[in-house]
Amino acid sequence: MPRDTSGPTGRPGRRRATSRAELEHVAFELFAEQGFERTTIDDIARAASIARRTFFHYFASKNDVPWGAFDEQLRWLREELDRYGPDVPLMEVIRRVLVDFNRVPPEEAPWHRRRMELLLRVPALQAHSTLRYQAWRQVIAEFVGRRLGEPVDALAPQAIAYAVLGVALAAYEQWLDRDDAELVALLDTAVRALASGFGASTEGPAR
Amino acid sequence: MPRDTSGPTGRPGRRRATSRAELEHVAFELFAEQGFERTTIDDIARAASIARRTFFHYFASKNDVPWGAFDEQLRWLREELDRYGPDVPLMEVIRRVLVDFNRVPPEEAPWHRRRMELLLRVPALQAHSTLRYQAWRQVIAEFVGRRLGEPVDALAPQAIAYAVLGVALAAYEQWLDRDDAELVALLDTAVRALASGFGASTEGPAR
DNA sequence: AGAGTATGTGCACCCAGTGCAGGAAGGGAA
DNA sequence: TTCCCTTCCTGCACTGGGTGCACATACTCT
Repeated sequence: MPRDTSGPTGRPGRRRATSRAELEHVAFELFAEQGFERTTIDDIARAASIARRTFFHYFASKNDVPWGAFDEQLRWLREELDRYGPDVPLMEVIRRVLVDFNRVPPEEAPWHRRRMELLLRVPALQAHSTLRYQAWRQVIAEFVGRRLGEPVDALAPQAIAYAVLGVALAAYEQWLDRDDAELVALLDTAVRALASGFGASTEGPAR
Repeated sequence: MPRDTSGPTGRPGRRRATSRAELEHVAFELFAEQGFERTTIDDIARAASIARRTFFHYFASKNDVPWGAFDEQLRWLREELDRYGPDVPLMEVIRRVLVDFNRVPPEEAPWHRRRMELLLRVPALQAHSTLRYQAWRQVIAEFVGRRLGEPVDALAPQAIAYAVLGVALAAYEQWLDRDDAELVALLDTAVRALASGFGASTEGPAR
């Protein structure tokens, strides 16, 4: 019983009965009520008044639901990295862009937090995230590769991309653990630490 | 039709019909023949002459098969980290241990390579690996936490653990890509780069 | 011959995900 | 209006991973 997403669309063909965003919304409500794992795709489909099979026209898997419009964000990330000239040091570009990338408007903050809580705390999603992070790392690695004049798949670009992702995740986990913490400040600190080789203070007995 | 793993065991109860190691071996053969995804648990069980249900007494999931005796390796890793006194700089301890950790005897090299090819190239395993890496990171984070006098779950220990894991994975991927490369050399290079904040050369316009 | 214990196995499920065939809803042209 | 084309929705049957449970099977020890 598809709701009428009415009004002429200008395009031929049957109108969509719902949207990714709406499905995501419905699903998040269920996740909040009963948890991610205990929510079946049947539950979501029923709550959204679509057929189970139709769910898979909107999302490739249940694990993809919390990712929203991730692809768009990747485009944004790439453009933002390109905006800096070669006068700004490599790691500083990454730090600035990463911080800007994660500046969310206050009214979206609770929503963003729930999303990240799912992605970083539900085992099935932690696991699946790895596959999404690949694309994210690729964007970083391409940027670093251009900067260093090395192929994207060389050791340095890949290692830096992996390391940046790593410290970013550590910062995110801190943010989820302590609600007093500022996400952008944590990210800034983490990337700075990385760029400094984790500080002279970590470097031995010297004092 | 359990084969007779004969001889008195000294313990009460029915004797095991097989072992994790043997199952792993059988499974690897099938993975090599037809690929990981196209190999069902039924296939493995049949090839090992056990019941499908029994497979799950040996492995929690199909994804766990390629991990072998990972828990033992973690113990080894922890002990090795503890072996160094506070006179050796933090990142140097990590680098040395990581390198030693991945020194595999030549006769086991091809086996190890197949294992890592599975873990790092099969999407389902890439995803699942994240969950295993958590324990690995935890070992590193505990070491760093002790060294820095910070809680394990503070930002610095977690960030360093994430970053080390990251560059190690980058090194591993290089090793899989190019068969001329030495794994330990790649790991050494990667961790050194990390400890130096990825080098002055990456640090800007100076030239 | 039991008693107690560890292990193997069959069965009935649940759930995610896929391939396919067909139906329903819309636009545009004849 | 009618017919065609396109796009989307849906039901069905099926595969495969994973679980809970009851019970059978071997084995040791007394």
